Formats: sequence, structure tokens, C-alpha cells
Amino acid sequence: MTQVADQGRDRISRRQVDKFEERRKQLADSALRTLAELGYARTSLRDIAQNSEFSHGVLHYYFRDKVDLITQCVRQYKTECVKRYDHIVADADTADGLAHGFADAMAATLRDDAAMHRLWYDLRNQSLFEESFREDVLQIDDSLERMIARIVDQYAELAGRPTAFPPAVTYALYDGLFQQALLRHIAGDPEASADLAAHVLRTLPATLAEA
Amino acid sequence: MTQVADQGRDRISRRQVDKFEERRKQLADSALRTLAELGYARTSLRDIAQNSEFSHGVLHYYFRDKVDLITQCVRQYKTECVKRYDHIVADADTADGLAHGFADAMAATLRDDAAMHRLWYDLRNQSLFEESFREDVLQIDDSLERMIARIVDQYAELAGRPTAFPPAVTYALYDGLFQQALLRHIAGDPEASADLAAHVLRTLPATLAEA
DNA sequence: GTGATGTCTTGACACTCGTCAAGCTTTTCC
DNA sequence: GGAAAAGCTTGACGAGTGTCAAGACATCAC
Repeated sequence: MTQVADQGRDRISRRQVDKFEERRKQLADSALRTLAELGYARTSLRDIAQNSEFSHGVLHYYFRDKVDLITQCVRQYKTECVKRYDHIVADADTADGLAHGFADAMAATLRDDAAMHRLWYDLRNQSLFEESFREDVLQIDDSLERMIARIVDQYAELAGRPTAFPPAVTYALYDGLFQQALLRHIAGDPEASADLAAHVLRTLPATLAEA
Repeated sequence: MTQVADQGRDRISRRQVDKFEERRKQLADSALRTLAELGYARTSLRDIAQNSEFSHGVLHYYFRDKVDLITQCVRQYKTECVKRYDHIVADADTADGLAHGFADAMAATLRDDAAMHRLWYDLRNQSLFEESFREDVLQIDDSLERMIARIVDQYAELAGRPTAFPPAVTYALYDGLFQQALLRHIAGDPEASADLAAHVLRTLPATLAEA
């Protein structure tokens, strides 16, 4: 028992630890899907268990408490989310191609992963009230900012002009645009994703300074 | 009884209706303060009542249910929030003066009203999960967008140049910047508000097109 | 004053929540 | 194959939730 506390003890077979970590991830995944559906305020541990193939008691076997579970979810969300855009940077060989790739990817993930994105904004907001998540949220936010910076930097290089703003400003712009589009999309506006792509295309040149 | 349902019936003295509305507002105000402190997910009706001078039962006398109360809160928040910036537009007579007034006001409200702002973002996010608040949230968001548009339009006029982006884009930028600053401010970053002001000053010229 | 009406408190209800202990089932190891 | 450990289920607990009915208190009209 109390496996959670003392994973670090010696002489646990590698196999066991892996299995333990694997199930943690699996359960956190069920939790993520449930949270994305219901939102933080309405999701209980029983809801999460019901969306998995286990009963509610098992959650306390793999997680110290609810905060531990949600924290694991937040961390897991990060790894899933951040890499998603990197192929855009890798594939593009013209500024215009990069711009369209970026705009299309934003629009696509808005349509396809709306539930996950609203969960991210929900959890980021919870961190304004609950200190426990804050550090992880700040880390994720930072990695998102760097992801945007990579794209804009690459765009600037392909365009042969320097960037005009610090990464934080550029990130704020695209985060704001995405959030606005998400609200409209979920409210049923069919133009939301197309407008988002258009806004991205239009603002990208403005993130560059004079040659 | 069930005063809530049939306010509309005839022959209620004007005085009574006023008193009823007044108390509703007073209770919604207590609710706002409590929500700003605890966040939507952690605020119960008993918490709200405890932050007022009444007992928890009275809430059900003045509001149909919890959603009714929160909706009233959201609406009340709007009137308190939107007017705040209008004097900036009225007072400014140079582009630079307007820019500094805007930047300083953003920084000031970030410091002074952080709790209320995080509540707004919290409730806006709830509307992504709970349809009941959505209409009111969209209305408030719209009026915030128009508020930003008034400032940028005035700035453009004083500078003698046209604006470069549609209002939605400009709003997304400043909303994004403010949210980022709020996260940093609440996380304890003492530079958050100063950086916000700097970012606002730096981006305002970029919202204008070539003369 | 006296009843009627509006306002508010109290206490209870049915329910859900996070947590956890006890025990059952499966896997692991010698 | 059998003991020990890991993995999982069940059912319960105390606390907290939204809701609401019953009644106390206050205010008003007459």
C-alpha cells in the first residue's frame, strides 16, 4: 500500500515502476478527456473513473489526492500540446508558406481540439486562484510562448526582416486571437476558424520591423 | 412568496420593486466580492451569504437558483467595468497623452482590481462549458472590444493615421497582454504592471497603418 | 391596534464530494 | 504450487452542496 509515497525505495523492479507510471498516465488521460468535457468546476473523481475502465477507488491508489491528479493532467497536457506546431517550422521554406501553414494549423486545432483548448484556459485560470497548479501552468505558458517565438523567428528569417516585438507580446497577440476564436467557435459561430486564419495571416507581417 | 417569479404583477408599489431590485444588487455585489476571492469553482451560496449581512436562505428569496445569481453578477460586473476607461478618451488631446493614459490605466487596474479581473476571466471561461452564461459573456466581451476600439480610434485620429486592424484583432492583442500580465502579477512578479504599460506603449503605434 | 404582506432566519432534505479502510482478485516470485 | 505483493473494487465516513419549507420578525395599510 501507499505506493504513491515511496516509489523511490530500492529494489522495485524496473518493470513494476513502468507499469505504475503507465497506469498513472492512462488514468490522467481519462481525467483529461473528462475535464475537457465538463470543465474543472464540474468534474468529480467519480466522473473521471466512470470515463475510465476502473472504479473510483483506484484513483486514490495512483494519486495522493485530487490536486496530484490534476497536476499530472496539466503536465501531460503540455507534452501533447506543444510539439504540435513544430513540423510547421520544419516544413516551411518561404515566409508565405510558413504563414499559411501556421494560420491553417491554428484554424484546424481550433476545430478539432476545441474541448482540450478550453480545458487549458480553464486550468490556466484556476492557477489564478489555486497556487498548487501555478508553477506547472507558468511552465506550459512559457513553452507555448517559445513555440510562437520559433514560428515568428523563422518567419522573420524567411522574410529577411527582424521581428518587431519581444516574444511575450507576440504570444499575447496569438493567444488572445485564439481565445477569442475559441469562444466564438464554441458559441456556434461557423466563421470562427476561418476568421482566425485570416487574422493570423494579416497580423504576421505586422510582427516584423522595417527591413 | 415566490417573489422572484412574478415581479411583473400589477399594483406592486414602485417603492417595493425598487427595494427588491436594490437588495438583489446588494447581494450580487457580495457574491461578486466572494467570487473574486475564491473563484467560481470554490464559491458556495453559504460563502456568499457569509460575506453579506444576511443568512444563506435569503439568496433563494431573491434569486431563482444559483445560475440566476451568477448571471446577475456577470451583468453587474459589466456596468462596473466598461465605463472605467472612457474618461481616458475624453481627456486626451494628443496621441502620446492618450497612449500614456491608456497604458497607465491598464497597469493601475491590473494592480488595483486583480481579483475582479481574474473573476472575469474565470466566468468567461465557464461560459465555454455552461451555456447559461454565454450570452451575457459575449455581450460583455463585445462591449470591451468596443471600448478598446474607441481608444484606438481616438489614438488614430490624434495621430492622423488610419487604424491597421479590425477591432477584434486589436482587442485580442490587449486582452492577451492583460491576461498575461495578470498571471504574472498574481504569481508575484513585481514587474508585471510596468511591463504591461511598456508593452501597451510599444504596440499602440503598430496598430496604425501608414499615413 | 390588528391583520396582511413582505422580509429574513432556521433547520432540514437529498445529494454529491474527496477520502480511505477492508477485502477480493490477479500477478509475481521462489 | 503456494506465499507474498500488487492491483483493484466495494462500501462507507464525514463534510459540504443547492434547495426549500416552516415559521419568526418587521413593516405597512386600514
